[in-house]
Amino acid sequence: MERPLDSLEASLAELKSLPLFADLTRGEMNQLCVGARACYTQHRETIFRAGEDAAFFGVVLSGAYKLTKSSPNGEDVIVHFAVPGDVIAAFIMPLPNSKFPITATAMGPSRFLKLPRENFLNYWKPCPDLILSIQSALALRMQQLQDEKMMLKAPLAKKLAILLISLLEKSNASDQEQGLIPLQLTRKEIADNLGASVESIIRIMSDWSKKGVLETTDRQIRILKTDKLIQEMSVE
Amino acid sequence: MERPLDSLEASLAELKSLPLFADLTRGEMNQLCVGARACYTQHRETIFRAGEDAAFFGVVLSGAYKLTKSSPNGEDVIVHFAVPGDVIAAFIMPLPNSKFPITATAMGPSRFLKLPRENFLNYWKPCPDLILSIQSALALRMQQLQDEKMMLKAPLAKKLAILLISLLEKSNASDQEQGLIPLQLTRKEIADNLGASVESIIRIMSDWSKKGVLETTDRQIRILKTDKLIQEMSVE
DNA sequence: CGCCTCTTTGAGCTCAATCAAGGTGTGTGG
DNA sequence: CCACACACCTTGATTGAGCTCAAAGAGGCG
Repeated sequence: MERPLDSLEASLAELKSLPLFADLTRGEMNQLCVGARACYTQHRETIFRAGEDAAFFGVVLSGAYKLTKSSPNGEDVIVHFAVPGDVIAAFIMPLPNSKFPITATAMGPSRFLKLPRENFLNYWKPCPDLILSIQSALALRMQQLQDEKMMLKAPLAKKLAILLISLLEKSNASDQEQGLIPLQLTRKEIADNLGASVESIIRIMSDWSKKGVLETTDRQIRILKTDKLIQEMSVE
Repeated sequence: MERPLDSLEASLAELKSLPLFADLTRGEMNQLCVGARACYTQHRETIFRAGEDAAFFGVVLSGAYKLTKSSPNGEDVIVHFAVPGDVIAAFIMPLPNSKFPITATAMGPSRFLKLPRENFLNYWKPCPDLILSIQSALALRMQQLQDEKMMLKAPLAKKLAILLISLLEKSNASDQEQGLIPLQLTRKEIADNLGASVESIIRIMSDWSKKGVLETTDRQIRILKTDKLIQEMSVE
């Protein structure tokens, strides 16, 4: 699950290519990433669980992770889909003796750069620009949550359309061109993210499939008629 | 609406009493608050509207503000109830040419300390501890949003119980003792916060009134049987 | 006094949940 | 290699929580 340092070199190079770290020098990077570990996870493997001591944070390198929370009565809710470049759990590093509030589970084989909590407090904290970049990311995620809350009363089809479009926007340019959603998603996962039941999601999506709005091959969703979806979003 | 500097002295003293600023010296405080204005708002008056240029941020001094977002179809959703000590809009200061994503409206006469955006970028940013305190506040608010999302499938009565209890926890000790919720809330506002309809909220609350769980006098809600509500929360 | 905001109650309807049942593909242990 | 479990997908029938609509009373205010 955790690989030796030789692969770390490559991982750091990957980090360098992220906008978050673009402005940093090699030396600064090394400092920030002291004690880092590249972490390889299989499908459905977790990197941490809700309630565990938050001893580290990190960055998604490849693949994807779902961040989930389970309600007292066993319902699982997906709070966020983390894609490459996303910083995870950095927000709770400043909180005293914090626990992870969520569980992070790999969706397909994925890689994660794991950084010790001390790094954040000792090396990341004194970099105002870095911290504010992270804060910006947090602010965006928060705005997304707020937007979702705003859509609370919208019909399920609309919520689903919004979700798909916003996921599509995370694709790289060429995939986006082809309407490919950059995530392997099960209907259950979509349902868990929208707070809906699997059946309802299936009904809406198979309806769209029949109408040629989208198609699914092995959990890979391709949107064929983006305009139809956008239209769906503005209905009522 | 905006008062001269003489009242500023008093406002700064109020700030000093907040945990966020407890560790700062007098001089630091003055620096951070250069150009600040104490801002007095009437009931239903806004301090800023969604879409306006985010030229300032600030701290709630007294009263309360509701932070709202309106969906394309005219639905208003209350994203957060801001109470004294809450920092507003600091999160979006680092974002380049940002607009306010929400509207802040006074609930009853309230006061707000308005700080120019430049202060954040010039004076607040270089203070790691201060920035991280703000980030912690942001993280908590985010966790609250996540918790709400988790409760998406819960029955409305449960969501309402959770809201009331969490608001009650914001009271000062003596008010909490008496079950007083530190906010003047209309049923509509509760509905807008939970994404429900006014009628549904009324039905649940008048039911609870009849059972003696709570009572309302002129928008002031008093919880009589906290245990009943907590019980309500755990009902599937 | 008319206007506005807020509250209340009742009736009917609808969207999406639940329940039930069956189908497919994949991994796994006997 | 088979069977069995498990995760996922699908469809239909039924149900109910909460929405909408409608109508009306109760302050507060210019």
